Amino acid sequence: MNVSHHAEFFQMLGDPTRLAIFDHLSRGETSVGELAGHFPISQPAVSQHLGVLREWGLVERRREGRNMYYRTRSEGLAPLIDWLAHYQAFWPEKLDRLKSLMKEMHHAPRK
Amino acid sequence: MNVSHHAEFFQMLGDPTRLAIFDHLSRGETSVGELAGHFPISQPAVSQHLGVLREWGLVERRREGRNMYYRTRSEGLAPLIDWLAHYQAFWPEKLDRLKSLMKEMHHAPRK
DNA sequence: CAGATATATAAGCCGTGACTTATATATTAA
DNA sequence: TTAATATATAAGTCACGGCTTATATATCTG
Repeated sequence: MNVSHHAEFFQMLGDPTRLAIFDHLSRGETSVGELAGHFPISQPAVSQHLGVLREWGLVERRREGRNMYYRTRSEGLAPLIDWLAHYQAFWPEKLDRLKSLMKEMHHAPRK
Repeated sequence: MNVSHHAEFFQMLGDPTRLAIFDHLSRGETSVGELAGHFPISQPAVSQHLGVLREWGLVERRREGRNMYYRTRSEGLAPLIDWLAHYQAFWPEKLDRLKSLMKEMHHAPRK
């Protein structure tokens, strides 16, 4: 449990634009240009956010001609899960709520 | 799923000192002065971090004479859990890993 | 009440990081 | 090869937030 490493991870997710980009990508693979069209910032700014997300293993990319297609990597969320699990160990009574919450999501219709 | 609200939450946890203070408190109720002794920053800085954590419902406090004792509120982590659960819905195959990880923690000796 | 102790709030400084524009690199098309 | 398109990198600007010191507030003690 390295606190400052986790803090960096949280900080990385702590930018609204970057988080929104990740959220968008979680709905499906997208090219940089298409992404840039969805946000009120320049293409270089989008590329910079993608670069950060990629450094942390939250996204990966694939070239197709001149386009780069980015997609999310669910394993990238492991630090978050680990961090949460750590505190769940201190508060076992909360574990059940989390479990049931996740079961709900699992059974809910996929949007 | 309000992205910018979640981003603010991540940003709030994204400071290493603030996260370390939360981590320390998760081990047990502590007074402000005692906390300040554990970190290389001034007492006002500690109070400011505690103020932010309190605004987000991650800690609560209780007065005892001149001292203020702070303790964590596990419910404060709900935004994080909700955010994760949202993505788990997109990646159900990852749900099992999380569950088993948490079960491990649950059975591991409490440190 | 006066002084000491514990914490909170105010004001100001300063580094970090998210953005911009300009430019470099890679790929395709003519 | 030259031009056009898609993305990445570089350099510079600026706002935000975490820190400091100074001071206000609350509680206890003599």
